[in-house]
Amino acid sequence: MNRFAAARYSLPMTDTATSGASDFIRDLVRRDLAQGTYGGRVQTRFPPEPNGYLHIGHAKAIVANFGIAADFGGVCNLRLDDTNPDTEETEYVSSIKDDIAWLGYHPGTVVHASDYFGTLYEWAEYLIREGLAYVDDQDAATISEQKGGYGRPGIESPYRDRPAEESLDLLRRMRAGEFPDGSRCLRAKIDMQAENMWLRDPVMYRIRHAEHHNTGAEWCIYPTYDWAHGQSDAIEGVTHSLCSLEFESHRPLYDWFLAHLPLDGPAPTQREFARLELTHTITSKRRLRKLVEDGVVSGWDDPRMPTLRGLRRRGYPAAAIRDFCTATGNTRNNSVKAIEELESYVRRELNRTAMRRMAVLHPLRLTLTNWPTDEGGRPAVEYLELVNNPENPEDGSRAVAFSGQLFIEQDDFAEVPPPKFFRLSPGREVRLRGGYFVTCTDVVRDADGRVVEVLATYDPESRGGSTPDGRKVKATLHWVSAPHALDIQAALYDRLFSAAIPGERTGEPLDDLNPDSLDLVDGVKAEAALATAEPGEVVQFERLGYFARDTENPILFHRTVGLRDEWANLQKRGS
RNA sequence: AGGGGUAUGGGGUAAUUGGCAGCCCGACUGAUUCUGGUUCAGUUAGUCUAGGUUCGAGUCCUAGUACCCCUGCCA
Repeated sequence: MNRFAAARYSLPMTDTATSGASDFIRDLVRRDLAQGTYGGRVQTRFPPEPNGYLHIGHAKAIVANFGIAADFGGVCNLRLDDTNPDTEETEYVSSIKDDIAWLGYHPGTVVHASDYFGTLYEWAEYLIREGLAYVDDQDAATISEQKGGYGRPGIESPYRDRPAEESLDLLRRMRAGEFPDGSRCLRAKIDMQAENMWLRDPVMYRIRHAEHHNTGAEWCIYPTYDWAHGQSDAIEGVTHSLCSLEFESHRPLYDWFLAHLPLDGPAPTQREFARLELTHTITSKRRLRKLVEDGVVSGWDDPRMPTLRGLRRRGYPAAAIRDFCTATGNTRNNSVKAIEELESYVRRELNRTAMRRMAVLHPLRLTLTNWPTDEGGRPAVEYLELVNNPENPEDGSRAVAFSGQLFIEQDDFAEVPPPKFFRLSPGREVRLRGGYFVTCTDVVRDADGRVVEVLATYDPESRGGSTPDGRKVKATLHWVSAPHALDIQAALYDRLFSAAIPGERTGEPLDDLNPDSLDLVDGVKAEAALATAEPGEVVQFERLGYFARDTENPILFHRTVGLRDEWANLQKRGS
């Protein structure tokens, strides 16, 4: 163990730990454990570059790395892969830490690739002395040209065989800042004829006179990804270095560097697995940034964004994201998951945990013509006891005001009921949830003939939702008492991209932006209990879906996801 | 064109390593239900193609096909 290897601690148990789930990576880890390859240790790392916000795709990598470490009693570090001073910012570092914590994971330690710049530099000099690296005085275009192509050999640099002493001197002067950006670089001396392009003398150091968010002005040469990554893994004591499929061709280089360095222990093992792709979703940082900059969305935490911050604001529970990623598993198949499946995990979690409340999105007045008045001649008010969550009796109940002046959902009334519509219509009796049976007797119209109010009588015997004669109704409607209603705002969301695979037609995902992805509904009528919902809390508006109270604006509720809706499906099929 | 990789119901993912193709999501049917929710029962549908080895092939062999990745001093 070295100074970067974190002490053991207990990670949250994941589903895979208890279910004994398996995948090709876990099989490999199990094998290494059995063979004692790493002395019985397992250590992973999550290595984002701090140049943007984490998104749903990162969640899969987080769940895999932290999950595998947890399954085998190991640790997972957070490593900020900050080898490129041009693109990285401290702002992102804190958001990354915050998002990982929100997802429910705790890094063994938080480290930076830049913490190892010193060691990396010493190792670079070592490779030069070993005759395995050299300073090249050519510019990037020339080097690129000499690289050759697929099926064509490369050309060796004229500086390839210069004496080690000369390269050493040049590297030191590069470090000292004697040369301008791009004028020289350090290259590994491997094989310009290699079929694998990454083995054709890859660049290890480039000159960049730039301020680094972590090391400031200390360095003006920076290691490339390939020169930094495996070495960082080795320094930290990582045993299994998991990354996405596109790094597979880098693996021989990853192994080459480690094989030629004076390491204390066995070299870490790189393995690649498929990224998570979701329908109706993009994860390209460049394009997500454009959405923010163009004002298409309100920010990186807009509830329509696939960022972890966006999903969080939308009301997605971390547990749902974890379960979804776990269920997806780790494979080497490039695939696209249906976003509907993520949503089903969200519903499953929220169904267990969310308090039930009543709110009417598109209010229609319902007046009970036989509702009594109290002793003072004012319309009577009753308080009904409604269950907070039928899935969890321990959540108790609450008192909800009921009166003769109500709001119901416009969709819950039809003057001429279509086939299979069994909500309210003239002459029909329905139940008001937790309240009374009511029968529609008449409607009130405006000048244009539109129904603006529904008149009904209630059955006093049916208080609480059932009658002594045990008669049944086909529908139960949600409602809000008009004099007691809270006015709130609901943000209803549709897919940000209308195409399942954005960009499939034109090649440009942004061409498939859905112009109607946000439907902000004002004048939503809600029961009083909503006033005490916590910022960020997700509740179920009965029959409408799950809604998250905004963390800034107390009257704004974001629809996390709708309920499964067979009636909507029926109508869709009918049309 | 050279190298590397991947193909299992509509989507995703398993298969004790040659032995009954299972699970999740979706869709559909029914039951239960004071949410057209939940829950329960059931139905639907699959091994990329063509050959071969074998008592037996998703798994092994041969030849194809499709898709993904690789010529940054990005990660």
